[in-house]
Amino acid sequence: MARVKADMIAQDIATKIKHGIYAAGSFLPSENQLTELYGASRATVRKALGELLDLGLIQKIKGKGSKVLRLDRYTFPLSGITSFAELNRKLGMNATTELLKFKEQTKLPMNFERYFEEEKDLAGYEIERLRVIDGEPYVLDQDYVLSPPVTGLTPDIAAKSLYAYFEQDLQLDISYATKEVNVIKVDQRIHDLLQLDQELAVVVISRNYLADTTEFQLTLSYHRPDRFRFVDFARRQKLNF
Amino acid sequence: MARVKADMIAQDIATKIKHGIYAAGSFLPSENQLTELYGASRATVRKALGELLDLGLIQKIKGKGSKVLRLDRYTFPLSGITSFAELNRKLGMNATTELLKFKEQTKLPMNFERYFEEEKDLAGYEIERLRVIDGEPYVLDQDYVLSPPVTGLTPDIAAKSLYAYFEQDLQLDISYATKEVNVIKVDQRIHDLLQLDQELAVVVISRNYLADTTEFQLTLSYHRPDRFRFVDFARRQKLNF
DNA sequence: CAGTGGTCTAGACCACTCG
DNA sequence: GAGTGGTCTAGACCACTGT
Repeated sequence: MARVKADMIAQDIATKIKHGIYAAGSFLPSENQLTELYGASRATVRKALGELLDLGLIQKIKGKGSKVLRLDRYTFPLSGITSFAELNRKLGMNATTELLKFKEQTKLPMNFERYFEEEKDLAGYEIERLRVIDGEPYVLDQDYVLSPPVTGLTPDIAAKSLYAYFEQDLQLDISYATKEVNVIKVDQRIHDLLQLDQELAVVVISRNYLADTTEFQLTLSYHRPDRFRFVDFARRQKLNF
Repeated sequence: MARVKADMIAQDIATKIKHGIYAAGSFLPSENQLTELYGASRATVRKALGELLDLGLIQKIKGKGSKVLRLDRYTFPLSGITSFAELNRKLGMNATTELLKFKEQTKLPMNFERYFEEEKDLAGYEIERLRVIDGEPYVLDQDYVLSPPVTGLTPDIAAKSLYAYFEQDLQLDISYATKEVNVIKVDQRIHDLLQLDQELAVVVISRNYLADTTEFQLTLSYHRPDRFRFVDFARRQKLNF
């Protein structure tokens, strides 16, 4: 997973934080000490610490050191680009996926048009899946997987994990995404599928891109409002745009 | 604003992207060219490009170059730690603020307890403000500003911009925040203030920290569902935690 | 004062892209 | 093969923190 030195250092420190070897509120060894510990240059150590900084695991304080931040499950971000299968495994949920639709298309289906106006004539796979946890519906995912670059998708793959197929089988380099969270009134079908007791649902609209800036997936995720939770860690921007 | 070389380079490139001098879809000058252009080392140039990468302004492609990403207002993130006054200025909104409450307290008010259990006995300022745009209520902000570290707050300051006071007058170094987005049923008072037509509202719960890891502000922001919009840019995590 | 993180430089080698 | 970004090193000076 972590093939470069800086990533391995970051991974090692992250694991030690997770296991309490570096306790919340305490300070990591100094950069010079880490330099010796890992046999790396200071720049490499600093790159590793930068990753932990971005994740919100540590805070660097000039003249003092790198302090380990407290993180309960209330503060650790669930954002970023994570697949449902990954979340399920990480959080140890008892989740299942119900494949409601799988269809090859030559252009964007109607329900996507409202949110993805510019990309009408793209071929792809239309997939709809209901995520169920402990017998209760949580999320309705509508995906439009663009082809190219994705080929060879089957209902079986869609029922398991798209991301595992993309990354491990197709060797696609999933890189970044833009997400937008809205609250909308849904139609009767989604209302029933999610067993809502009112007409509002949270919808997360995502555009997903590969490292070469190719768009490969559009997603609409409808969440039950009472179960929706989005956690984020943010640092104050210094850049004016 | 940008006092170090890398930040100045990042700022300069960001401005050129904004003004279309570096067009979306095109490539920036190579790192070696930027090195000459700005009279900086390659490491410094790379640090600047890293900031633009984090912001989602560019994507780096090995062997090719740094590609300028397209960004409409639909893709540019409004997240991060930004004050309402800053947003108002940036987006050119016709916004006003109505100060509903300003009170010094010795412990956490009731309405905060539900979300901030661990921090009961903290002295601070209880502030409530209604954000109005074009005569329509948008957001109800409930703030609890901790004292220490914040002192000397007045209703007048609270009606304008807390952040300007924190950073410019008190010279506080605002650094990071954890945020959680939920959808909840609100009471009659909030229902009326936001002029809701149903009982659900989006609430954003924030804990805000200084660079020395001191907590200085707790915030509950209640949004009208029909006007709530949260935009985010995310890169795929490589780190397992 | 010694130790810390913040910044910057100069140079090196690698893997990748493209003609 | 030339050019690109990715990684890493060694060394330097600074500003800030503590004693």
